[in-house]
Amino acid sequence: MVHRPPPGTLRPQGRTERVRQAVVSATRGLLAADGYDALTIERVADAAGVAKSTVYRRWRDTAGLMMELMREVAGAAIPLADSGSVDEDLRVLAIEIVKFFSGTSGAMVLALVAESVHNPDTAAGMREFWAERNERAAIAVRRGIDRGELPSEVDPVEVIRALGAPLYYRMLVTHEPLDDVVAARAAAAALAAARAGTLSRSD
Amino acid sequence: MVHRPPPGTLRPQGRTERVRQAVVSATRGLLAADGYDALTIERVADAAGVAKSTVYRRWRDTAGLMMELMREVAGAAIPLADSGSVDEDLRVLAIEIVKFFSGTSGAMVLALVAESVHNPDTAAGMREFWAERNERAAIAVRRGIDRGELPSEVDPVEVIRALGAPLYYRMLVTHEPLDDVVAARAAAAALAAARAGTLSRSD
Amino acid sequence: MVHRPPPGTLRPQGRTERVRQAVVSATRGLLAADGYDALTIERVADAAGVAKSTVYRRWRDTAGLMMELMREVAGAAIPLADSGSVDEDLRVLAIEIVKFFSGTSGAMVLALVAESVHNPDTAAGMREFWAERNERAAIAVRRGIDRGELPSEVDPVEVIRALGAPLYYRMLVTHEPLDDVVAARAAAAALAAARAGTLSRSD
Amino acid sequence: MVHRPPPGTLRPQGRTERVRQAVVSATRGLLAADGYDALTIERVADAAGVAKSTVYRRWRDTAGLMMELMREVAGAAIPLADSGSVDEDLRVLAIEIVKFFSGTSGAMVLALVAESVHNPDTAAGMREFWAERNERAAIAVRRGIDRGELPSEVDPVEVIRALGAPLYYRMLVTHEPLDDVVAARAAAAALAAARAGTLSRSD
DNA sequence: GAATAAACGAGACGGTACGTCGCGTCTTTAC
DNA sequence: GTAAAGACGCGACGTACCGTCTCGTTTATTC
Repeated sequence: MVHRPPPGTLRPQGRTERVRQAVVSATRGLLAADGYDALTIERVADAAGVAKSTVYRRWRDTAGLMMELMREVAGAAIPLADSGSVDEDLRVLAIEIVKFFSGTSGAMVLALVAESVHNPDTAAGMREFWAERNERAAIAVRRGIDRGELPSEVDPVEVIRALGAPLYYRMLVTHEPLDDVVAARAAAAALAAARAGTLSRSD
Repeated sequence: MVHRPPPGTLRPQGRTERVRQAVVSATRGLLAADGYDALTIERVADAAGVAKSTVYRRWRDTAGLMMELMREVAGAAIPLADSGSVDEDLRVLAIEIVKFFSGTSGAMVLALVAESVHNPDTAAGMREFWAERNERAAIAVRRGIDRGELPSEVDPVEVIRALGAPLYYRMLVTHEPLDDVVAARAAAAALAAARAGTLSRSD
Repeated sequence: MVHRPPPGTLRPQGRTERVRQAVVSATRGLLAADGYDALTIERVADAAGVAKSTVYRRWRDTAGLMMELMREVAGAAIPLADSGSVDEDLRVLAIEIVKFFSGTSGAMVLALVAESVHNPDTAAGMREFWAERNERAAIAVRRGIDRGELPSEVDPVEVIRALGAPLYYRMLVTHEPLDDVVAARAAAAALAAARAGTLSRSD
Repeated sequence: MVHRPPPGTLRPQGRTERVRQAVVSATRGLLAADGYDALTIERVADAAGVAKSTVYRRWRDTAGLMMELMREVAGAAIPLADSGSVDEDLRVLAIEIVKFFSGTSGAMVLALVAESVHNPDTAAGMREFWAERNERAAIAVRRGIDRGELPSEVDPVEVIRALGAPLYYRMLVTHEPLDDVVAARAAAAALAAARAGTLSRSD
């Protein structure tokens, strides 16, 4: 009788899955060590102990590898505070985002943003990734609306996007460092705009 | 006898300048036609009718060519309105920025942002480019402060950056189209944040 | 009830045979259409609607496929004239050989000769194939000897080989076209050599 | 002052020529050591201590390398005997040809013949190569005609080709070894055919 | 008619070589 | 004597087949 994985197991355990893990792991390692520019298919294949053709069979290019990696990262979602105050919750959220941008994930996000400029597939993947995250984070804003801390016309996702925009601006345009002060200010500015009625749904 | 440019002319007219113009022009053409990815030194040299080594002698890489091109674009600065109302002036400014992002300049900016992720030189060039522009645009905010439309603690450049951030966010992260409505909203949000005291100098 | 082949049919009719025919047919088709260089196992398998592993299970390489094909071609042997004159019989034979070399079989023979340079298996198969054919054709020479048209010491097979040599020379070395005139000349030269005593058995 | 090659030197002495020699030499070595099948561009480049792209820049494929090698070999032409007897001269010539076919040159010729089946460029090169050689060898036949040893209508080149044909036949079709006896017989057969009038000019 | 052995279909995998492209350096040529 | 032309070393690209290897699914035979 052939061995069967027990039901409930998320991923198959065969050779294919072992290859996938080896490649993703090698991608993560090279990315952290040498940056996106040094991330070539050949090096990934070598580092993963896998044939180049095997990598190409399953991923189009390094951007595809990054998407695979991102899918894994997406599992570890940013935690959502619930302090009873929307101001406090968004401040904490902004700090969490800044924390996420630091370290390996930050480099990954940067590389993916750069890539998505030229690569529609990557762009679509990124859009989806952030849409989901923003939707999740918007829950905190909704709670604030329900508590009467924010006008009811406010578009929750729009607030989250307003919160994230300055962080991206710094990371991508001015390349200034991100810290908790910047994060707090971004949260405060988003809330101010929301209360001034500039982030309403039908605006 | 060697030809000499008449005094008073801004750029020298010799072979060197002719080469520079040919290269920049070829860069612009290839960029518009095939996008940044197709912008290789070899193709630029070919299109400019110039030896590859000549290009290398004066620009390090395609990013360098882009910077050269950007310097030309920088000449045509964004006009600054002076309607007597800071809200109106910033609204117009945001619309001008959106207009600037559309068309060839937008593609160029996108490419440069993507490049600056990996390339410190480009990053520095971009930083300088935008610092200058923002400084110029901040004049409108200063006028508003002087007229008492905004608190005196407001950091004028920070307001301009807050105005630009959502536009970049859309252009780079969500790849949504930019229009006048978005521009107006960005201006309003920045002003709201400024009036709420979240964009102050020593904040 | 399973279909059974009528007794006397040479080949079994099962799945195995269907596969064999599909593969041979695909080989013939690809060979005629795109030449030997384009004859890869993968393409043959695809064209035959058969799994690659199935082809590999039964044939070592494309040369093996060619041999299979040749075995089919070998069934249609070159007809042997019997006019009463060895000169006439060999002239007709040479023309038949030239005819055989034209068309698909010619391409196949060329490819097999080229292959046999590197591949001992193919070389052995070719040797056997031609030995059998030459042996058959030598009958005409023997008849000539019996009739006293040729010296009795003449080696019949050697005459056939002498007849074929110039045809191969043209086909392989000079790539000149083969026609009836060339064929007739080859036959005449072989006969002349035979009568001059240069194609004798113990020579 | 730039170094100049002394006049009369056949080949330039620059980098390009050094590369050429390294590649040809590596080709010869690999061919002799491992045979034509093991002759890949990559291995040649490695063995020559040269970049793969450099090889590709100047030769289309391994067949091109072989042609280059053949051009060098062509310099060392087969010597032409002049004993006063055409029979003897052709016998010696045939033996020389057999000698040429043995050793490295033989493997090279075999590989080129195989290649020329598929590759028109190689075919053309081979044709030219042999045309020149045959033309040279035909001188011996012409001398025989002048001495009255052969009929005046005989086509000298055709005799040479008739002489070579059986040698090729053995080498390519039957893969039998070539020796002096075979060579002598080939020469005798060609002469017999010539005297019988089957190798005449307007035949 | 069920059991079983063989052949098949499907396709991932580790490899090797292909031929191309662009980089940035270094020679050579020509003006 | 300088600058254009372009050969070169280098490294990665993405593709094509190679031949091997499971693994699950027919077929065909045998008991």
